[in-house]
Amino acid sequence: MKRKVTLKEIAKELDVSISTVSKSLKNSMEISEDTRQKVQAFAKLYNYKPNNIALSLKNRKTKTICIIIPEIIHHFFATVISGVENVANENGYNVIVCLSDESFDKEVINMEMLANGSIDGFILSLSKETQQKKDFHHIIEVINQGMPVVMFDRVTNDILCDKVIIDDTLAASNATQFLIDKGFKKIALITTVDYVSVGKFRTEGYIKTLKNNDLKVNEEIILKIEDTEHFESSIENLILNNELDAIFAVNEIFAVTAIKMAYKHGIKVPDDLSIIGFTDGIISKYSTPSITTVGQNGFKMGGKAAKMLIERLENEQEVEDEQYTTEVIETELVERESTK
Amino acid sequence: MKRKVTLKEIAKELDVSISTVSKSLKNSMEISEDTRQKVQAFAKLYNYKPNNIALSLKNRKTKTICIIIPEIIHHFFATVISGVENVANENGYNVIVCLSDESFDKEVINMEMLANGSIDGFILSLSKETQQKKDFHHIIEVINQGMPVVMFDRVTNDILCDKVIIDDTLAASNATQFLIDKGFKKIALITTVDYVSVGKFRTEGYIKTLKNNDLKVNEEIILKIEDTEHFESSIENLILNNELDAIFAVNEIFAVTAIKMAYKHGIKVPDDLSIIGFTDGIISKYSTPSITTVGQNGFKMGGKAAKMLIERLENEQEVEDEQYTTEVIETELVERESTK
DNA sequence: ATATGATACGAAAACGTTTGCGTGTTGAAA
DNA sequence: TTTCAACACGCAAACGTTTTCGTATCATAT
Repeated sequence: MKRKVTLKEIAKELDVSISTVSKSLKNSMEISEDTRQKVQAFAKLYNYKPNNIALSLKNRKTKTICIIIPEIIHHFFATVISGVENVANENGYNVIVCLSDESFDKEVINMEMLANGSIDGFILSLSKETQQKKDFHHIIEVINQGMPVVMFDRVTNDILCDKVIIDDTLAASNATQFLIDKGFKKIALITTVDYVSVGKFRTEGYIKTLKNNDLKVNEEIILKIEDTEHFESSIENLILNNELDAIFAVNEIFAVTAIKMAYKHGIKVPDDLSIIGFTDGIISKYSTPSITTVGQNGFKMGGKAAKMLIERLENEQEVEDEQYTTEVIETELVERESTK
Repeated sequence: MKRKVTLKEIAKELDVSISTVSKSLKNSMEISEDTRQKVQAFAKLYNYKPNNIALSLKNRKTKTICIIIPEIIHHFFATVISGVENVANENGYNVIVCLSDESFDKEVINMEMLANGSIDGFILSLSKETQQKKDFHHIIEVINQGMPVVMFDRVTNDILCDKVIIDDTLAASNATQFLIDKGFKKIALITTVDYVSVGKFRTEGYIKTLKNNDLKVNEEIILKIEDTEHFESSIENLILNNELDAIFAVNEIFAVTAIKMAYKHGIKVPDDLSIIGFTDGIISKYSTPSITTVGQNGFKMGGKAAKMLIERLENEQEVEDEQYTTEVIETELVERESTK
């Protein structure tokens, strides 16, 4: 077992100074052709690779970025990571993934743990709890220390930084309009509680679009789900107690559960009831019937976020104009079998 | 914007030496009560946090581990990450996630990039391409440099290291037996090509169990899928051309596709056809009907892998007995609606 | 007055790099 | 023979820590 070889060891072995070795490996003209060759050959033989940590310390850059997400089991977040990884790697950056598990505390701990030199910047999507508490001091602190932060999807106006989002309101609006254009009148909404920003926006888009089309907004068929574990019966009741034409659900799980509940009572999707979801994940694709949904393009979102972060990192020396931008990723309606 | 404060700055400000500051913050008895108080107060005021990179360099430990997985969009791998994160964090470790995208080259690049001091150890599951090429030099090299590696799920006998796996053969055997016990005779298998180790083992388990029960193994109803994109029609044909009692699929996607194809032709699951899958992911849970499957317990697997890695890291000074262990995580049959 | 022993602190090395600058050696020009 | 570039290399600082060891100061005991 041969441990990693260092400059010092090479220097000693070849009986030259450390700086000569370093310069030789960089092919510096300061060093004679002869010595360079010798050093390079030796380095290659012993498979010398510079120690990243030492480089990080010297350069005050780690070439590592951290993405903090609420949960990884979520297909959308997984695709975002994938997008981040992709452009990060293209630019020679590594990615640390941290999970907040929707917990404020874990979010804080993760950030504090890494904000001490371990990484160059953050990409993050707020946990539910953080959104509820509206306590963003940990993020603001990091930004104040001069570390770039890019927020995505679950963002807040209370923080000034680069952001990449979709237009949730518009996307929900489009989805609702899609149903209205099909001729449906009684369109239910299955959404989350309001403190989840995206849930709120999607609800707004739904309501706005109903109004724009002179359809009345019926609170009875707007279901706001709090408990993310036990909501089957609420959806079941929604379907049974109302003669719905269609349902717009703000995520896949709600959509597929609606299908399941309808199926259970012999209501056929899409024949008797059309359903449209949000997030083009694995469920929407493989469900029977497959689900018409709003694709958020997480891969693109992650890529964009990484790009913004890296650009800021590489241009740090330039004037600090402190001009933050918010990038909006377009969504697409993926039409499948659950609507007709 | 206040940049991070260092020991040196505190020392200068308080007109003491760097070492005095360092010792004071560690509450060393070498330093007078007075000075300690002063330094600590100052440090707190300026929110001093030691620089992790400097610590890493000094301690030759980064307290960071890397997990390399073939793809993140896969529910099973996502749960493994989750498990790794969990125990890593409990032990003060960070997790770098790398994606190989099933590519040999990306696997190599990722490992080389991080093996130079950036991390303390690897957890990894082989990419398809690596399994196919059977080229493991990059992994062996890293191990030879003294960096601990723990492999999980997709492992190989060609590498000596700690491993955590499930007993794929046994699990497949149990699943098959489960179907046989229900009284089914004509049980099809939908599996992968053989170079994917887990696919191979699951196939073996299926065949062995049929034989053990004196059922004949019919190659016609063993479908080996190569192209992971277009396999719908193969499954469709399998179902249409054979009067099957049941199907054992080695993953969720195959299972749910089988359900879809059956449904398409009016074959009812589970009434006309029972289906059992592998991996207790989001699809199995939310499919209609929900899918009976073999749970791999990715969370536990990841946790175990992280634990093994960390233990090795923390006990590095001890005798290098080079005794590697392979941990087997038990699987469980999750009975749902797709079998009866 | 001298030796002893705490006490409280600082200097410096070490981790592994990079790089500006100083310097010894050479050969050629004056 | 003297002077000066050019060449080839080494020294040392710097990044931010931790830690060993050395030492100045003072009080106490002899």
